[in-house]
Amino acid sequence: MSFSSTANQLPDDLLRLLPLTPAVFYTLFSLAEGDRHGYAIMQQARLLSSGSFRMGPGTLYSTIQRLMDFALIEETPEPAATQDPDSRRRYYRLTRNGRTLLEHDLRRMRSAVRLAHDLNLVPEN
Amino acid sequence: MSFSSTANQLPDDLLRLLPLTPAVFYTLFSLAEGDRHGYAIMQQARLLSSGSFRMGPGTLYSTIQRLMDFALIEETPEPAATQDPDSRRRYYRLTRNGRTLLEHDLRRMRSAVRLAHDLNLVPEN
DNA sequence: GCTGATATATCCGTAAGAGATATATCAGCC
DNA sequence: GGCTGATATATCTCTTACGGATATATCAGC
Repeated sequence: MSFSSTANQLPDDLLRLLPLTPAVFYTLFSLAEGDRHGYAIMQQARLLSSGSFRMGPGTLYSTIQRLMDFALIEETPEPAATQDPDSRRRYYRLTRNGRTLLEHDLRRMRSAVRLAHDLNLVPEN
Repeated sequence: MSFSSTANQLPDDLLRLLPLTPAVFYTLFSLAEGDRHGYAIMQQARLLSSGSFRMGPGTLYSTIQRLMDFALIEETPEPAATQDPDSRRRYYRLTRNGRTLLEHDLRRMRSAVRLAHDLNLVPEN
């Protein structure tokens, strides 16, 4: 069993983003499932967090811009599979570094959850 | 098997803190293991995050003050078990609400990690 | 007494977040 | 066609949280 990235090296300025803020984490996480446009990222982030994280347009588009500046995401043409194209939509996808950074943070979270479990802080299921 | 808090209700102003920022999360998490003083929280946060989160004094003490204002932590007398007492130290402990809020966020993180695993985003171990 | 780690505290510049507003497009309905 | 409401992006500003520097003092070891 092999995985896409193993102990991948990231430049220091990207590692300094760890731990990811909720806005950055859920934006990258949403795009890990597939390419999306901004508004869909906002909706998916809410879904992925079971409603606990609600991103407004201010946070959404400023976060997208910041992630673009760091080359963690990039704009991509409208997917061909799109049924009902909407001319307004701008689609984004994870870059290699974006995926690697997300994986870093997920390992950090998994480690925390496991420690918490040992401390009996969260129910079994 | 029973747990300390099950689906505990928290006031809206506390639920609005979710998802917790890294500084708040690791501060509460450090105190979930036992009562600590400020400087020890800082060190423990670094340990618990495997070094990825380094909290400076500015963030540390402003976070402590904020958590006190929300009554998520409270000051507590020096533990009797302390071997080498240091007059400067100020100890803190989790309140009931602090623990409940931390559990909320841990469930959110666990849910994210599980989804990520299904997407093959993190290695098995 | 000197040094360096420990410990708390405060200040201030910066970055991120949150909400409001604006504008336009699209779908459904009457 | 015209109305409505959800969709979609964009920008602006206020506020908050973060981060680093500085300050002061205590403690342990040499």
